[in-house]
Amino acid sequence: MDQLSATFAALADPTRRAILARLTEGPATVKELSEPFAISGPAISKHLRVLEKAGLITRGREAQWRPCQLDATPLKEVAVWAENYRRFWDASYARLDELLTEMKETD
Amino acid sequence: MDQLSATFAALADPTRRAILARLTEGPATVKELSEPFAISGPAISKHLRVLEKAGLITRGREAQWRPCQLDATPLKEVAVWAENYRRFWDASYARLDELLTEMKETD
DNA sequence: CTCGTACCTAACCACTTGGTTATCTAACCT
DNA sequence: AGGTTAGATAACCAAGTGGTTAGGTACGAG
Repeated sequence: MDQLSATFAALADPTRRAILARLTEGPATVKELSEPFAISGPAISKHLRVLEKAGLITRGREAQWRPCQLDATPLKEVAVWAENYRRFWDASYARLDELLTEMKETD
Repeated sequence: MDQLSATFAALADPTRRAILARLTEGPATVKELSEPFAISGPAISKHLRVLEKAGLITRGREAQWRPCQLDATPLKEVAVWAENYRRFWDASYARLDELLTEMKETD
């Protein structure tokens, strides 16, 4: 799977987005990350593996803890991709686009 | 499923992103959209339904054609969401962030 | 009216996903 | 050495996904 698809897929889950949001406040252990959620440890482990494979987090090793840290670089690609559609969600740009199309047709 | 999750899930497929890219050039029929891909019609229909449920396209009715049109408004939410992480992928911001954390700790 | 075209639905298949419980390893603390 | 804690792995399950083929509907053309 390509990088962008993996990133989008990883972000398509509210739990994983909440984990990323938590990690903006700094590194955290698996236990800390799991506390806000009413799901089991293994479920969190799976989410973390998805995030790790998408390159959105990195994991260290400190005694019996495996601290997670945010790596937002894949999100840059997401932002760039979305920005390419800005003129299509901005109404004024959309109207300008229509106008340009008309002008091209009646040229 | 929440709007943002639905949007990310819809975008997590290269075929669907290619369809959106094609629709930036203007409306298209299902047939036209399916042409670049080596997959069956029903497969395209399923992709279009995913995009429609995510609010990324709208579909009309013209004789035997069902023209698809891009609706990029959900992408605005994606762009806004990603922008919140800008300071984490921009190295200079990251260093600034570290500095601020240090300052807070040694306060 | 009949034929071809555009598109959808239904049924099916292999694979993935998000969750579970149970079991294991590794490290720390008495 | 024994017990507790952090975490991963394995095996399982229900539901979803991306694809298929077969068959149905709706419309335009001859």
